[in-house]
Amino acid sequence: MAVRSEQSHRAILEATMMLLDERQPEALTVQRLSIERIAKEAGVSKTTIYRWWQSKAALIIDTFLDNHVARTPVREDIPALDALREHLGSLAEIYSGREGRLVAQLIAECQYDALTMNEFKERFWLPRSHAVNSLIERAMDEGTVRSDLAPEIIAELLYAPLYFRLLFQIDPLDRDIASRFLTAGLEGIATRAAH
Amino acid sequence: MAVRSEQSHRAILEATMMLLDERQPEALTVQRLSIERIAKEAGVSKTTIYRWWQSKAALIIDTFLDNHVARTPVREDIPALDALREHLGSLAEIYSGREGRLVAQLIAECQYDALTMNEFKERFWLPRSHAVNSLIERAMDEGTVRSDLAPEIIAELLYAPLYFRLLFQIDPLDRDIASRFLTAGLEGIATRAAH
Amino acid sequence: MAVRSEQSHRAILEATMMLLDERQPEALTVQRLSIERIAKEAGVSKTTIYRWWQSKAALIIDTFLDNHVARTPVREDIPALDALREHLGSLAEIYSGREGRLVAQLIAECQYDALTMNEFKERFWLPRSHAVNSLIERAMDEGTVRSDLAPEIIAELLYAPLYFRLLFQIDPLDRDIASRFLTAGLEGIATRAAH
Amino acid sequence: MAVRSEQSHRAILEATMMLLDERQPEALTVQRLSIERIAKEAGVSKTTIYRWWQSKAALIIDTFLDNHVARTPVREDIPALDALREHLGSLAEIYSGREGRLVAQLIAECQYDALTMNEFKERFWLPRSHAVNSLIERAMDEGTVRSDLAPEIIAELLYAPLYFRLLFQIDPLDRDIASRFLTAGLEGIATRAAH
DNA sequence: CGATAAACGAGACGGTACGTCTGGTCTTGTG
DNA sequence: CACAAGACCAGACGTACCGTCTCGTTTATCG
Repeated sequence: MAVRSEQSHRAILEATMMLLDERQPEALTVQRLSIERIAKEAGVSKTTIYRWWQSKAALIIDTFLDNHVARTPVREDIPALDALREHLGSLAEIYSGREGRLVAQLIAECQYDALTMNEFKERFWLPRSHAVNSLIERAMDEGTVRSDLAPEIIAELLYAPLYFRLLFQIDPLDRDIASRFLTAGLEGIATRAAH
Repeated sequence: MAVRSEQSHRAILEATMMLLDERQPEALTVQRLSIERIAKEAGVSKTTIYRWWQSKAALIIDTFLDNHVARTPVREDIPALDALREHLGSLAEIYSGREGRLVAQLIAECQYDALTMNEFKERFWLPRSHAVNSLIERAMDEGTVRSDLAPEIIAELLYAPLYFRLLFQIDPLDRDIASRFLTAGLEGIATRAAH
Repeated sequence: MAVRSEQSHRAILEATMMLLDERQPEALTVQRLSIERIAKEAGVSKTTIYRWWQSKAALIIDTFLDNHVARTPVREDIPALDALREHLGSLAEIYSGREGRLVAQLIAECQYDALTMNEFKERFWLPRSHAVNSLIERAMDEGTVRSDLAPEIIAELLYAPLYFRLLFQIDPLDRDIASRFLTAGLEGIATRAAH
Repeated sequence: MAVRSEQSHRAILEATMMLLDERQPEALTVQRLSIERIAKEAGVSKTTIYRWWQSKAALIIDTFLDNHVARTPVREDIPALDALREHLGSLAEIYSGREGRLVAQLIAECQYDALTMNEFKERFWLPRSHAVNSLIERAMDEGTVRSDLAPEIIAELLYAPLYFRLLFQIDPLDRDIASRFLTAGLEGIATRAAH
């Protein structure tokens, strides 16, 4: 009996997002964000948070997924290569803002704790990975992508530069650069003569 | 006048490395490593550490560089493409062990603090980046790499998968996979017909 | 409709006594004993406890009276002074064990809350007090105790040393010391010449 | 090096006394008084309190002794019996007010923890006990008190009624009742014929 | 004998406080 | 005057209970 209070649940997720929102004055990083602060902000007791989330990172993954409404869809009505370009472009766009900072900090948290890494991979990376692998397989079927490489390798090769930019913050992320990375990856960077 | 005690300096760096060494029982992550603990281990007062390092991350970067003796050399006596393959391979090898974990955690720290990010990029990334850019330019001169792309873009494209694996820990890093990523990057993943 | 569950009632009293029983390993004091713990131990919900007892102390008084079977009788078949000696002796004996610790802790609880004090006095002290006052009045009638002092004053004078020992735990309580206190109180501690 | 801050020390003692002072609105009992609250009131961190006091009770004993300036002196310039009457009277007077409530609550705390009991006896009861035993021995020398009873027994007999009233709060404490208890104790409550 | 209202177990909830820990600053000698 | 030693304020940690509050689920009369 006694069932979870949906009201508290929502208040917690919203307070968390609010505190992490960099558009706020004095925005917090995931590291500086404390359960204590979330509880106070949400008008909820710490117990309630600890009851439902095992760690701060688990809560933040939930918050992220909860707010990740503007997804990066994988279109099925256009050629796979075009869908890939569209998908990478929208990902770059999304990651260029506060959601990007959040993902970067989530990845950072994963470096400190194996359980967080696990949860992150299962709930965030795997679903996306599956969608992308399917897309690449479709491209192979359509004959636009080499089928002598594992789709996973191809996925990593194409996605890695976006995460590299996200985490190293050397140059900005946008649709254009995502597109250029894709083109370079498709064509290869060797001169023709080198083959 | 009294000048910086070299003895304390070394003791601090060594204590830091020792505490982070995963071969120790109860190895610490960068996050769990505390200044307090380092001070105790080094037989030094906290004041002394705070006097010379602005943040925990700055100290850890120093520690890392201090210990990063077995570097990944960029050979000049062989074709640039071979040197590139060698370099990426040795990087993958090094990053597959505890030094990899440390770099990953340093990158994580950077997500929380702009100053740390700055210091990391200037002291760690830039020197490596310069070496690699030169190498790519040499490859262009040698006619093995396309010269219609910026060297920085190419560098990102080739290095990103290694860091992706380092940070996502999906599959292991080794010389072989590094080599395969390089080959795929060079050849391109599109079918010839797609061009 | 629906009437108090005698089963729950008993389970609560027994769980309480069990948790307070110092013969148990990890015996609890009244202070450390929590309603939560009693509920779990009794297999009862907290609500049920709160429904029937206004405070922890009220429950403990009930528990105490429930278990206080081996009472200290006031005999009527012997001279009042002998009955008094017998009564004080058996009280000392009982208070020297775990029941004494419990009474001491009940008295402690009373120092923090006027309602507890009230309940304690009404249910524990008053009945005993009445019996003792009657006994002292009988002694007066029998001509063995001065009748120029209020019986209440005499009662306090004779009982106080037992409670003093119970609460200060300086020296142990037993029949012998109770008897010596009574004798001293009866005879007075002044030399005859001082009168 | 690094030495205790006398300023913090005083602030803590004063905050504690202030919070326990029943002349304040919303006075606290020892039980309800929290370290957290004291720290806030004193403008001090909890760490500082925990550094110097092992338990709440230890702090409160310190606070009590610190404030117990208006002591109950044992006069030496008058007959021992008069000094005894004076001493018991002033004790009763003091215990009738807020200091009495504090002592009562300290005694209550002792019922829950052996270490507190120890500290209380050593720092509070023993010094007083010594003074009183000397006084009783003086009375014996002066020939006003029987010397066939141990001074400790006599001390308990005379002091117990005051503590009994303090803890049971049946009737008020004052100089007069203290004096009457003393007289009754000296004379004995038995009729002369009973001897 | 079936309706109904209470008592019940379960346990979530907002709170308070616990005692511990670390961060970063400040103070006090020592060499 | 750099240093060790370590006290200090600040505040988060995760836990234990508090007393209140739904929730269904017995259960025992009463209409």
